[in-house]
Amino acid sequence: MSRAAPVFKALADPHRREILRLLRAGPRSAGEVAAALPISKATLSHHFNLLKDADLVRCEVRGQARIYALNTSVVEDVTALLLDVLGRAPARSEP
Amino acid sequence: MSRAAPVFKALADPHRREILRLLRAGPRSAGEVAAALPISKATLSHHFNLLKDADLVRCEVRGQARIYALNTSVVEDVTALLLDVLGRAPARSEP
DNA sequence: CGTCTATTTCGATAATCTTCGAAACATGTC
DNA sequence: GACATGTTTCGAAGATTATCGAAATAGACG
Repeated sequence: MSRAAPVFKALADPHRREILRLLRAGPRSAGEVAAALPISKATLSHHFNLLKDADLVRCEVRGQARIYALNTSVVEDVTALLLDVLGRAPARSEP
Repeated sequence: MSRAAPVFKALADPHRREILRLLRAGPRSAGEVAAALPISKATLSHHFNLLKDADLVRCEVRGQARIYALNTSVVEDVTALLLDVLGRAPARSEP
């Protein structure tokens, strides 16, 4: 199971949540995502790094572009993390 | 539906997640929670405020103590927020 | 009322986070 | 190789956050 801290940290920023919503519609290049958000490419790249660290997105190099995509196995993982915090099963500590 | 920002912000801090895990076992006074965490009562009070703003916990005054409890309707709400970001059906929790 | 206990609020500090422009890096094309 | 395009990394500024001790508030009780 993924570590909780990077995931919750990644979800804490509204721009990063917007990026994830965009990627739901399908993979996008960094430039395409940048065009849809009111932030610089440098800032966007920083957000992508955090999302990658949390394993929420995957990156694939294609030509001179980088294509980002939602990590498909992520929903079940994050739901499990959520249940670890809010659910009724016995508590487990996080790393 | 609850606003997403305060909820995700509240979940971003490990101490706050630990507080929520503690409250899963049942309501606790602020002092009881403070005794279980390595932070000052002032800091804990600050965390409780954020958790209340996010509607993740409820507070009830009993005598001179304040009893905090998990907001029971919270799991479904937060799961909905998560789906708004990640967009797929969740794994069902145990009844 | 005075005091004790439980908790919050205040004020300040340190750490973390977001953000940007500029420079560096990578990759494709001529 | 030279150049253009897409993206990342660097370095720094500004905002937000976590944290604490001290002071303030709230309720119980003699």
